[in-house]
Formats: sequence, structure tokens, C-alpha cells
Amino acid sequence: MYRSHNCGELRIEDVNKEVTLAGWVQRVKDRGVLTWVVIRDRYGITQLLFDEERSPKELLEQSKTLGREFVVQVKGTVIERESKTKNMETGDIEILVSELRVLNEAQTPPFTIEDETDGGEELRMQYRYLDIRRNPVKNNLMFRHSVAMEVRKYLSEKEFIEVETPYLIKSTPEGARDFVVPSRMNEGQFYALPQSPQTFKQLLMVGGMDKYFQIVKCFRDEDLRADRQPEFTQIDCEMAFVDQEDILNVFEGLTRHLLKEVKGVEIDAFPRITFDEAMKRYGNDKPDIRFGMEFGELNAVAQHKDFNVFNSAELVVGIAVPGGASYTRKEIDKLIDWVKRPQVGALGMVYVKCNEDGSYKSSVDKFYDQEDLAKWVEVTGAKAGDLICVLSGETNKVRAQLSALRMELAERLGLRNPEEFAPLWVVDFPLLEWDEDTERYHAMHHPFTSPKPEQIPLLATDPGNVKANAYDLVLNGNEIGGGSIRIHDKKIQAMMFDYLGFTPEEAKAQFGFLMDAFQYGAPPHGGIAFGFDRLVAILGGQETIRDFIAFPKNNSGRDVMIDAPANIDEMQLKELNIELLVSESAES
RNA sequence: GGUCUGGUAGUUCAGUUGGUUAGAAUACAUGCCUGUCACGCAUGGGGUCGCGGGUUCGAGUCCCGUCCAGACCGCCA
Repeated sequence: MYRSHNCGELRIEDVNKEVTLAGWVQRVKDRGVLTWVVIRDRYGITQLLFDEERSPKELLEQSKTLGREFVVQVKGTVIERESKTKNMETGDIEILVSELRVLNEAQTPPFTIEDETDGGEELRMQYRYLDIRRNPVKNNLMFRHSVAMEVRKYLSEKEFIEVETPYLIKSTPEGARDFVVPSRMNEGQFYALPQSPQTFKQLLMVGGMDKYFQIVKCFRDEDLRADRQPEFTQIDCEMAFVDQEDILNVFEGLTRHLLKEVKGVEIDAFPRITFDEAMKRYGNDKPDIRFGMEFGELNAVAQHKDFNVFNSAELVVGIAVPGGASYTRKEIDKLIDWVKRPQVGALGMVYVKCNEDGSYKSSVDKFYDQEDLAKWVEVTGAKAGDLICVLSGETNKVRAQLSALRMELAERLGLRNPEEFAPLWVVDFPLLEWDEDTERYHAMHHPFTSPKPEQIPLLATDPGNVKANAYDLVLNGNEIGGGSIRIHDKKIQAMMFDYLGFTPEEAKAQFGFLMDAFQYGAPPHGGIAFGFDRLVAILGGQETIRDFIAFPKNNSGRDVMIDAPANIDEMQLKELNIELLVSESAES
């Protein structure tokens, strides 16, 4: 038996108990005639005492040879501390050690194993196993576990069945790039890793599983972001014999359950807005509604004067920034520079200061008088002391730009409180999206999404305006889930493939199995998938998912700890019948 | 593919207008210390200023290239 107790559980009631503990040395405090050693495991920290009067001399000497992160086992007696501390849960007691065994020595770690480490991102990733010993990372992983448990608990109670689907599947042309895996036994052919278990969960519905879920890894070979990893985890769900309303209810229930169980937050019915409304009011299909600053469209009140920038614009739109009237000229200039950065891409910005005395001072006073500006104030909902920021141009671009500004200002103003949760549904997404590069329509969600039945005739005349039975769940400005009612009719599915530019032969080659399945009694069905890493991170009050993943990839998709991806040797390539066009400078 | 920021001691960073021997904190080592808890005090070791080239009497500092890291845009059905 290595230990009788863990390092987080002993209390004043345990005084006089003989205990055995094991853990890592957090720090050694050598006071000459006595030494304190703090040891740590997943459960907490406990102080050990070596004392000139009460400990054997050799033991005191031995205690001074310990270094950070040594793995030790100690036997001893729990004693009450002479000076207690509230800094640790075990702060009332310490262990008077009678036996010390070094289970393993350790090199000095390259960064401090403390809550506030001195280690930078790169180093922490390279020594992730040390990073995981730190409370923030350890707690995140434990938090992730508890969210997963609550998901399984809730869905199991609702009679969902967790079913595993294959990871070695077939590459499809739509959507993200696939990670591919060469097949040794099938020369020259490749599996693809799933971007999602989409078709399999639909086939499970055809198979009569009725309610399916899976907490599952998915893979997309696209560039990374703070909230995006090439391999990531989804809560993937599908239900048969449901309409959109059923799905929204069940998964609003799940989300509410999670907020309550893991955050202690109770939230009423989630607001629902349409995609069109979200774009109009927030310029974004994943609005953060923890704060206002809603868009005010100013075309009607700003396009009647001689200001050509506005007159020639498709959309003139502004937001009211709370307290912004106090910004100096310099600060506003910096804001204008910010929106002109290539990442945002605005050509300029017009502003109106709403002075406390009720007067207005704008950057376009030459063109607009106080009466004009009063209308802007009305449309944007600005109050005395606010600053109205106005952008103009092509509708979609301007909305994206002003949305970026809105989020940036909210961040600066501290309006994005990570402990506040504001979920909402965005519904009625467009079915199709025009793609400039390929000059054809792409499925906005995926090719299995059902159009609104009454709008099917519109597909022939105005495909860009057809709405889908598709919905996203948005939390604090992040898309945390998305889904749709699926097509379950072979004819409609064939028609969709046609609109998406597939020939019947291509459709059959890619998705023949699904079309076949639809001929054998496919029930109406639909579902949703949650980005689990992202959900956990947001519930945990952060926007970067990396510290909620035990072993994440860096910005370039590399695992810097194991140094992957890496070259493979000639033998392996030969076995797979693969010849490299470019031979990388091979480093070992 | 692109934009921006950064790379200086084990680590996190500072380093002025281009100018003497490149600093601080922390970590580490040694010594002292009887109640610490981020203990304290003293002493000490520790540097290819990412790499390559250029400008200059002189480059950590300026210029060009390159590599690495991070954030973002494109991309992500």
C-alpha cells in the first residue's frame, strides 16, 4: 500500500493518526533546525515536518536533500500545527515524519509548478505533463470530466443511447479538408477521418436507434485558432420522429441542465432570433447578447445630404458606445485606425459624440446639423455621454466590420463578463451560400439539411433565399452547437445534390449508401452537434480551448511534446505504396 | 496564402538616440536562521541577445532574408 490518505484530505480531526502519504515535492523550506516539505497530489497539498528535537538526525538531513518534484512516500503522525494557515485546506495540521522514502528523483522543472507559473505557452506545451500538475490545468480537466458526466447523465435519462461510429471512413468533397489515412491492404486507397459522424448518425436513425448521442472526436484539416483544434470533440446527437421544435426543446434542456449543474446558473427560456435578424441587429450569426450596442441602420436618416460616402453606400449602420463621448480625439483616431486594419478592413469611420448637455459633435458636422444627428441618436439608441460609431459600404462587409468593432469595444469596456451566461437560438439559416471561388452554391450547414418544406419551390427560382430547418445554439458570442432537420426523402436528397453541383453519378459514388438507405424506410429525423471543447471552455469562463484539452496542438497543428507530425521511414512508405514527391530535410 | 506582435540568463522580462564590462525578478547552488506557508538574510554560478546576411569605426538596438511562437483574416459543410 503506497498511501493511506491523499494529500488533500487530512484535517484537525485526524490528529494522532498514523498515516502514509505519497506525492510530489512542491517546496522545501529549510530552517536549519527544522525543515518543512510541502507535498502535492491531485487532491491537494500537505505539509510535512522534520524537526531537530522530534525527528531522527538522519531524517532531518535527508529532508534537506529533497528537490522540487521529487516523488516521495512518507509515514508519520498527524499533528496539530503550532501556526495554522488558511492558505491550504490541510492548513491546521502537518505530518511529523518518521520514515521518508524517495520513490523517484526529479530534475528541476523548466518552469514553476504554481498556479501562476513563470512558464510561457511554448514551454508549457513542450512539458505538458508538468503543466498538468498545475491547479489551473488540472482543474480544467476535472471540470471537463464533470461536464461530460452531466451530458451523459442528462441524455441517458432522456433515453439516448451512446453509440460509437467508425473513425476510418471515406473522404467527401464537401466541407472541410479531410485528414486521410493510407490503407496498406487496399493499395493506393485512403480512408478519411470523420469531420463529424453525420452520415452514420443518420443511418442509425434509419436503423431505428431513435435517440443517439456520442461524445466523439472529429477531425478537420484546417488552420487553427484559439477556439479551434484539428482534432476536437463533439457531443453529437440525433433523434427520429422529431421536428425542429422537439430538438430545440431537448437541447435547450441539456444546456440548461449543464448551466445549473456545473455553474449553478438558472436561465429561463432561451431567446430565439432568425439568422436575418441576427445579421441585422448584430452583424453576426453568433451574437453576444450579454450587452447591447445593437446596430441602428441609418440609410433613411443619413442618405439625404451631400455626404457621398454615405449616399453611395449600400448600408450605413452605427452603434452607440456607452460612455464613449469622453474619448479624446487621439483615442477616437486610434479606434479609426483599428477598424482600418486589414483584419477588419473598414475604409473609415464616422462618429458622433453625444455630449452631456444634449448637443452633438460629429466628424461630419459639415453635412449634418443637430436635427439630423438627433435622428441618428434615436435609431442607435444612444444616450447622453455615448459615442456613435458609424460604418458604411457593402452590406455584408459593413456588418462584419461593425460587428468586429462591437465585440472589441465590449471587450475593452468589460462588458463580456465570463461569469454571465446569455444563450440564444439562431434559427432559419439560409440553406445555400454562394461561393465566389467555385461559382456555385454550397450547403451552408451540410448537404443533408432539409429546406423549409414550403420553400422547396423557391429552390428553382431564388435558391439563395431559401431557408433551412437549421439552427445554432449561441453562448456569449460563440457558436457552441448547430444542427438541422435532415432530408429523409431520396428524391429531395437527390435534388439537393443536384443544386450543389453533383452529377447523379458523383452523388451516387459519394453518398450512394445514404440514398440507398433512404429507400428502406428512413424516419423523419434531425439532430445537433455541440463543440464540446468550446462549450467546456466557455462554461469555464475562457475563450481559448487549449487549456481544456490535455494534449493540444499548437498554432501550426503540431504537438510540440511528442514532435508530431513527423516523417515516417522508407519501409512504412513502401508498405503503403507511397512515394513522396518532396523529401523533407529529414531530422531525427 | 495574408496581416500584426514577439524571440535577450533555466524561466518571465527590461535594455533610452547605434557607443564602456548586457541588467532585474524568479529559479538553481552554498551558508545562516525554531513556526514558515510566495518565509527571510547573505554569497555565488549562469548569456552564441533565434539563425544568416548587410549598413557602420562600432549592432541586442538600424535594414534584408529566414526559422519559431502567439493573435487574427482567408479557411473551418
